[in-house]
Amino acid sequence: MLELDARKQEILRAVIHTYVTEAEPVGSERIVQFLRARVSPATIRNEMAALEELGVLMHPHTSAGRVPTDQGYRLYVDLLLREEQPSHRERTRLRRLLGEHEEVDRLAGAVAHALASVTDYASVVSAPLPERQLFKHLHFIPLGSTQVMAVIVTDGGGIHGRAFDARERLEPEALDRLSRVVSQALQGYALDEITEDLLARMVDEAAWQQRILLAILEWLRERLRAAAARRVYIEGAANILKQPEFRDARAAGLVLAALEDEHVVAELLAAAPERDVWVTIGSEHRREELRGTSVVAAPYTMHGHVAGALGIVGPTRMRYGRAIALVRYLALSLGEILGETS
Amino acid sequence: MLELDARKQEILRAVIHTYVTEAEPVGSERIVQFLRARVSPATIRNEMAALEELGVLMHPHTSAGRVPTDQGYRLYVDLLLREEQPSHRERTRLRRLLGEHEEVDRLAGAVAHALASVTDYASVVSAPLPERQLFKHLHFIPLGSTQVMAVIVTDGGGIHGRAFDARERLEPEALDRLSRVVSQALQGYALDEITEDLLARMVDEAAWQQRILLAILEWLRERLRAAAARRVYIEGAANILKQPEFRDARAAGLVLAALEDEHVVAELLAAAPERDVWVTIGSEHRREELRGTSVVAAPYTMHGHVAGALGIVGPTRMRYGRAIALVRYLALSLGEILGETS
DNA sequence: GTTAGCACTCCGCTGACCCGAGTGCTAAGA
DNA sequence: TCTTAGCACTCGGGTCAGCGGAGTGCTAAC
Repeated sequence: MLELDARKQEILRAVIHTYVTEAEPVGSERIVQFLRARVSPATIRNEMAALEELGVLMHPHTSAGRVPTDQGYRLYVDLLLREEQPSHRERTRLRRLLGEHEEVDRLAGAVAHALASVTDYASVVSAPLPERQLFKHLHFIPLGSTQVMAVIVTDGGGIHGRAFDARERLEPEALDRLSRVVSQALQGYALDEITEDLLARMVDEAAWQQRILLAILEWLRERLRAAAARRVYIEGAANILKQPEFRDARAAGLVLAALEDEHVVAELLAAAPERDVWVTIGSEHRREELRGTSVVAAPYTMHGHVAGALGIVGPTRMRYGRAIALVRYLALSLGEILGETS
Repeated sequence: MLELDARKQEILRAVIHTYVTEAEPVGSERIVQFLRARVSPATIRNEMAALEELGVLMHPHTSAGRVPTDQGYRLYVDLLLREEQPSHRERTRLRRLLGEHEEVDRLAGAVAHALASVTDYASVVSAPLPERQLFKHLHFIPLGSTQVMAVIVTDGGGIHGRAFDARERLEPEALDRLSRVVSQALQGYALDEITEDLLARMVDEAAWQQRILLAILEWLRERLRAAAARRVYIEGAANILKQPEFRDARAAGLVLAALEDEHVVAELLAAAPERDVWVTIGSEHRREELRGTSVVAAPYTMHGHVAGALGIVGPTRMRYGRAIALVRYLALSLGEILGETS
């Protein structure tokens, strides 16, 4: 890691702050102003030249001011940044936006919406991983003479349903009985703990309905497989078109197209769930298309287990301090809400 | 309505076709080429001047070719257009994209995705109106000692769930009994037919659980109120950034911001459900922000009732023939799928 | 009614020019 | 050794004139 003396740190911070708000290369004069420093612009210039040498600042062209490099942002984020906690008003506003929710999925959408509405960036949220949800209840609902819908309710208010064809006549009473047996047997298991063994034991007990249970087993397996392509919500994509770095619609289109791809977003949100908040800056992205953007993301938990993640996508010229605080705050809030409805 | 002789119609059609594919004002020479006409450019020029007089063509500036006006597109759509049916390959592709679906909501998302992926435009789809779905089953699932989750299953695979606090101890057996009573009583009603009267009668019969039923009644009322803000899906927003008319990201941002607003989209899709396909062109939009776009939309049905709508949003310079055929095809397909799972 | 001919208009591109911002360097001062 | 004033230098961006070309509208002849 680079070593910077106190003054260089101050200057780097000043360049970043100014550049983030003004979106234009910042010159030495501007820095003197910003820092109310007793030194002359020339001194600052010398320091900036040194910072450029170190690779944290750069020069669009000879007679322009300085601009932070991705490395500069990295240094800033890791060492220099002060978080900007959301104001009390903002917090109540956010809480209200998350206020009413019915199902878990909608809640994730609400978080995405809230996050986008208080920033000028796009937001992404992944819905809680189904396999971490606890099984509460299974109920069979007759649809036709041989068709049946299986509904699984999990804690946190998650509901999963799927229609099956049992290929044989089903009596409502038998289905009710089966519902009760299965519900009791699986109560309290996390969805990913429901293994073939467990189901096999049930199948023995309720041999008279093997076929439907096997179908459900298949369904559960499928759900786990589908977890990679889990549901993600993106909001405020139009926000990033406001940013001057995306004034060119062609470039912006590539970014938006990437964000519309669920796989890309899932990858973004799966990055480093062991940290509370993580930041990926410009060229650090694996995806070419995202190299002009930064992502600030955080995992959220449900009963102490990581269940999903949420994040902000914006230009590298981002208000990191604010983004980080916001993401952290919403991840915590979401965790609390998901926890209490269990 | 304007009367155009055959040749003028041909020329208008030629201008639109050429402009739609090339995105540049088209001159008289180009038209002669396109029509393989025996007449000279000068003749075409005279005709084009007449068409301009009639208000269906216009002139960006003196020495440019002609461009259709919104009125010109309107005439074209109403009278001159030939639908371009999707190819067999496209149809199978679309069918496959709608292939696997679990819940109704996901299906709407899949349609939006499919529609966006075969065009260069954005697509919008509204999820089936909950109040038109038929009640199938209600089940109460105990969450805690006094908490209970009510799950309503409708035909077409719709699932709605909501947690309630009954404020009194609830026995699982009592809940089961209540589930059965209510399910039987409401079986087959459309959600919007479940009135207070109907519930009131049930409340009498099952007086011992009034409180929870009243809460459910409240919930249903709420759902109907929320129908205005029904769920809409938008996909392929990045597509419209590819269009040359939105090369300026600022202008494009306004359109995207509008499309991110569920109310705006709901309004678009609620326009004229009595027609099978409807087209709104540029300045015909009520919303200022959408005056640069055209929307091609169609309602889809469920058991013969209109349940929702889907549409394409693109620049006024749109391949209307193709858009209309695609929208119609998908609306029909969706109706079929929703019908058969009942 | 059609068409050849032609003058006219106006966009968009190019290159010249200048202005201003901000730099890097040098040399003097603390 | 660090700081600073002074200054030449560089380069982007804006303005402006000039032009080439596309496409028109008009006129007059067929």
